[in-house]
Amino acid sequence: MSDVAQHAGVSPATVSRALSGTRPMSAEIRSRVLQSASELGYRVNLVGRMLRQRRSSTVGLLVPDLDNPFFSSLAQHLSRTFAPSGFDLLVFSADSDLETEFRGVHSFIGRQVDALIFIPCHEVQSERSISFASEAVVTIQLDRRVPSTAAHFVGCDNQLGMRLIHEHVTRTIDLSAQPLVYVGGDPDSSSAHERLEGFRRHFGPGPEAIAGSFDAAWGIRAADQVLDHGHRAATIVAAADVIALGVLSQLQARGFRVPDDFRVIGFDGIGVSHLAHPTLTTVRQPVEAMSQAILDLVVAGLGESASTTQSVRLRPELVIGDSSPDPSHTSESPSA
Amino acid sequence: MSDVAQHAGVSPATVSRALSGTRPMSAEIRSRVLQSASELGYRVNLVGRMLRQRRSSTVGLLVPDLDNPFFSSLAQHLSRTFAPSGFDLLVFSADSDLETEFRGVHSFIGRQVDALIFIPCHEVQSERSISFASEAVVTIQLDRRVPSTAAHFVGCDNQLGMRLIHEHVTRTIDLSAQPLVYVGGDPDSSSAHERLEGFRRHFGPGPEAIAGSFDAAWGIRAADQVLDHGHRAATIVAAADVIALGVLSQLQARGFRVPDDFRVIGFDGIGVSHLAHPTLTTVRQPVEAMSQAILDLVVAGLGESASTTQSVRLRPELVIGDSSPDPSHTSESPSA
DNA sequence: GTATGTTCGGAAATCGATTTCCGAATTTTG
DNA sequence: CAAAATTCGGAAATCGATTTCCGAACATAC
Repeated sequence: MSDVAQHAGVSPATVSRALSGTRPMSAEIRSRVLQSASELGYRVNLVGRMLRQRRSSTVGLLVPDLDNPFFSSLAQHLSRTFAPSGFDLLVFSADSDLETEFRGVHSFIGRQVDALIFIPCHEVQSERSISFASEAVVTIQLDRRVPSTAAHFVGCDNQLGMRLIHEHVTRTIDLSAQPLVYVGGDPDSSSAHERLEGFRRHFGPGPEAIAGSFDAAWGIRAADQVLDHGHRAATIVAAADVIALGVLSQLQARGFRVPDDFRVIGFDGIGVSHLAHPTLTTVRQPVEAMSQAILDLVVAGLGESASTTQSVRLRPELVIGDSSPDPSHTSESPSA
Repeated sequence: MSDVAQHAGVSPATVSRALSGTRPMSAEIRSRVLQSASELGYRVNLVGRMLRQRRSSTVGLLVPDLDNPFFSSLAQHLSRTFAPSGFDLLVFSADSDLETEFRGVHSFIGRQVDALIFIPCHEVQSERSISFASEAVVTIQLDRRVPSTAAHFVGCDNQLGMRLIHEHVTRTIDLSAQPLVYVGGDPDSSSAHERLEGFRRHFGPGPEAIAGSFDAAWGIRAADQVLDHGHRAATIVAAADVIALGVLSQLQARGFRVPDDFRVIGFDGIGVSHLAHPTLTTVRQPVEAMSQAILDLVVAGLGESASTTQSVRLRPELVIGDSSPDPSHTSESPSA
């Protein structure tokens, strides 16, 4: 920068002001500075700026796993939402590891991010990371939450999602004629808890529920379990689309038909759920609205530091695919 | 930091040395400093450090779109590979937009990343971003390349991939009995070019080839095109798994069977390709090896600045699924 | 014509660390 | 025991920007 100042015959202060437009100045000097800057190919060093301004125009996003399509789609939507805002959104993957997650928080805080968006790995053990983050910077938990902390939260209404599934199922399937099985997710995440709770609340304590993790491999094993239990027809509600896709895949690999023998219902509404065959019935999380809510929280959080902790629940929406009966036929389910 | 120094009764220089272990020092003072630091909850400010050291122990990854499963899986594997290396891997999505991509490069360079990993959006127009990046920092193009630049490149051998497909197809399908169609990707990317070229080289100029983009929506439209052309049986080779999944989905939605009527072959080996029904035959890119090669380049590039530009091509591998005939049966294809 | 404002560029402080250089204290050596 | 070498803590410079404070120049007011 001092090179530019020298080349333009002014002081560094003037260069800074000319480039940032902080203060009005004579048009002649300004253009001289801009000219020199572009001639010398000058680019501002953000590190110097961040140090002095003590902010970075940066928002960090910490996710457990970018290979999970729901998380990567959240990351993509957030990127798109933040792009016009003047903030840079930087993503760090914790690789589902608490140590790495903690490192990520430190890295972001040390970089002076203006806000941190955080999908915790673990319902209990991520508490240390979250609380460290939230006492340093505006912190927003996304999709999952650690109960004991004071950080903001944005997610979908999982109970409502389960109600939508319940309505759909009871409208189209005779539950007395065939079993219902719930294939849950990672028991260490709040969304898995909430969805299981929602399931119980609407379907009652009767149906069998098994827990695993949020990936397709678990869905495959779960399908095996169901079949090995002797079921030859059932309605399977999964806690996530990735699980449902695994279930769907394995049921068909073992020669069963969906939705004739089994019905499969997912949760999340990831992109590939429309590409499965049959297409997956699922509850779509309002990813765009969630991204927007987060941006709003970030902008608001920058203004007043002592605002109250917000919890935003957005309404999911039922997407009916071919993996469950079409309600417009108001059909009875064929028996097993 | 000066607070810590005061509390421990030493100078800031000593605090820095105690925390970083830059120089040997008396155990007594060291433990006193560490004690004070933890008592005061001191955390190093990375921005201050970066400014002084003129490096950041950070590597930037710039991707066009995190919603593309292949890119997000690359991002995840790179995260895992870099985690134990001492570098923080930060990801930025360009949202398939050249302006945003350019902003991302500036952002990373301004943050003094030690290296930049770059999946360009556009074969020609990303040149400006790449060359700007590569004259500031070690830059590695991944998966796609911009021909005219001097940045490193790591990718898979697309020609070999097409050869593997050709071998598989000729071994299992009688190409004289049914048409072969190539459903290409975004013509503005080098990988699409290389794959099309590989296809032509091995399958000759005869087969029809259509170009679109790297997403499932294009695969769906492409399947419609093929059907509207009157084909009722064909072998379809797609330039990417996401396209192939779209094709598969639409063929089945319109009542055709795979692999009985149509065969579908993809490219990339994304995770969900095993979950499709039927499972997708594809060419798997060696994502782990690619990540490792990149880490090696980064580490090497830090040592000697004037090393020659490297181009690393890694061998992909054929994964046979149920969307094409099983070669172990050495079957003839059923005719249309 | 002097007093009062206003404008606008520059000198210097600042952000938070690291690192060079220096000097005091201690140890080794002749 | 003096001289040389080694150790180790501290003062101060440094990284690259921004921003406060100051003062010169000029305009306006009375």
